[in-house]
Amino acid sequence: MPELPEVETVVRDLRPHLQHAVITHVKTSTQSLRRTWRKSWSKKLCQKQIKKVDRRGKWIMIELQPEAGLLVHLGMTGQWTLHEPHDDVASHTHVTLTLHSKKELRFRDVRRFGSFQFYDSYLELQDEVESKLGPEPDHLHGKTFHESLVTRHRPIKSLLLDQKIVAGIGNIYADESLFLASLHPLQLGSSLKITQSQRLADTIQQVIKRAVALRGSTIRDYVGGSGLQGEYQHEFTIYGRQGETCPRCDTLIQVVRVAGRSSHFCPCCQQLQE
DNA sequence: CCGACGTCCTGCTAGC
DNA sequence: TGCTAGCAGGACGTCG
Repeated sequence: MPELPEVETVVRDLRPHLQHAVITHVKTSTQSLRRTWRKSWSKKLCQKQIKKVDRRGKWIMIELQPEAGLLVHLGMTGQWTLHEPHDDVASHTHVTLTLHSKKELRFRDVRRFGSFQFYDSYLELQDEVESKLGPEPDHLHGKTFHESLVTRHRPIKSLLLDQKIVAGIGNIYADESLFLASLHPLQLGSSLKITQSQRLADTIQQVIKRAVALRGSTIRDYVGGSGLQGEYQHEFTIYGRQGETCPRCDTLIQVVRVAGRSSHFCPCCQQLQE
């Protein structure tokens, strides 16, 4: 489940291979992804050079020359890896971009929650992405973050998953951050004290930084752009540990459903406050 | 305007 | 042993 650290890893892995590469051929499967791939996109992509590969939140932004852009989301199970033409094509490969080097950039996505969107203008792509997202965890500012939490009458877990509050957090890193900040997932944003918001901002930054350093978390399908797995799953303190005991106080870890997502927490370290 | 919830999708697994 | 219901969750549309 690619969240910010996983998407960042994919981008870092692919960037040196994609920068300056020219797309010579595009092949797509008949099955549709979250957005349907328009035939015209394939034609427009051909003979374009990749100028830049960037990430914002969980979105991958590709700037092309002559001017155009390709926006990619990995969804739940999206994998984007580079292959030699003779490599076996894995099942659920939906998009293949052939580069002038003959290498193939293949997008595989079992559950097809991933999406592509082509833009004739890169500026338009950037505007679209910015309109969906709040600040990167790196740029979280305690006071502004607190303001965006305290004005919402929603559980903090739901707020962390909201890409407009902070970009790039998903279920894993939300649970890990809340545990380290000693906040119950159902705690209402409106009830937070400034010190709690600041502490949460700090833990989010720590968690994301460490996870990026370890190339993200592999728990099911995720692989980086080089095909390597992540390693952060070995450092999970709370996520996926239902039935085990809290690493801090030995209390049994519990799961509660918040915003339709299973939320792991320690009932002793993360007590619900008024 | 805001928040809650359903929808998409496939593969794995818990439980009968 | 074999079947199936339920779960995994990112973004977005819809509804109250």
